[in-house]
Amino acid sequence: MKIATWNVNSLTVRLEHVLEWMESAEPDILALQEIKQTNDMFPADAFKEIGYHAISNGQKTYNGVALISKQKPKNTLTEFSDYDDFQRRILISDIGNVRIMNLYIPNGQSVESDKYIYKLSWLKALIKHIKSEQEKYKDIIILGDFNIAPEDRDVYDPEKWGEEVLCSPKERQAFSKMTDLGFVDVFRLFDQNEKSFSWWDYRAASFRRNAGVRIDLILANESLSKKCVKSVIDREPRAWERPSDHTPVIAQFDI
DNA sequence: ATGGTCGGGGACCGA
Repeated sequence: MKIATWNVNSLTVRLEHVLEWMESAEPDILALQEIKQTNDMFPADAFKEIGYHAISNGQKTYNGVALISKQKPKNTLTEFSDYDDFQRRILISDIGNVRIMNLYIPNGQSVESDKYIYKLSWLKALIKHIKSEQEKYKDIIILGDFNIAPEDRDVYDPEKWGEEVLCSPKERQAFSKMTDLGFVDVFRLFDQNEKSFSWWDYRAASFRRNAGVRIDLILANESLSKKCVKSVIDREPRAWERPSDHTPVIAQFDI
């Protein structure tokens, strides 16, 4: 089973990229973030035509997530219980025998910002929700745009980035809570190039200079992670005409 | 400095 995540920065603009990428990559499950469209604008038919089920949790202008899958998603959730959030950032479903949690974690803007407070409270609600999912499901994959660089090696210039947003201790502590719950960042199970990133700023020729960060992640519970046979970042779509600023991340499981 | 959205100019957001 091939599972992928991609922040597309507007599915309205990027639909052709997504369809073209899916044709060659042939994922079983694709989690999208920042679709930036309401559910009535979501192009479910375009995915249906190429043999996929497609569901979305969207809103106007910002945020929005979607799940595209060969198997039909079931028992879908679009909210954490006991956490009011008008921003559409989660889509959780059973696909096959796996609980899939597609996340668009808040960016936070800067550690001095109110948006950072929101990010930390959102992460707290997420940890609580993960625990409740673990009571019901054995195999869980948590994937998406985490807006957290787990380690210094996930940042092109960690000295310069310091403890700014994406790298601050409180964000990394929240990430550690997920690994403490038994989740494994499957990309790191394999030999990878130094400076492997999934996002590059549109500005200052960042992609050409490989000045990026790795914030798009795929986590699996420990027993499931043992069945992960491959995980790569596909840099190719980032080089296409009018790209998203993120590129797809893939994990292959022997299930 | 770049790109997307909404809207019809320029502010907000992204990481």
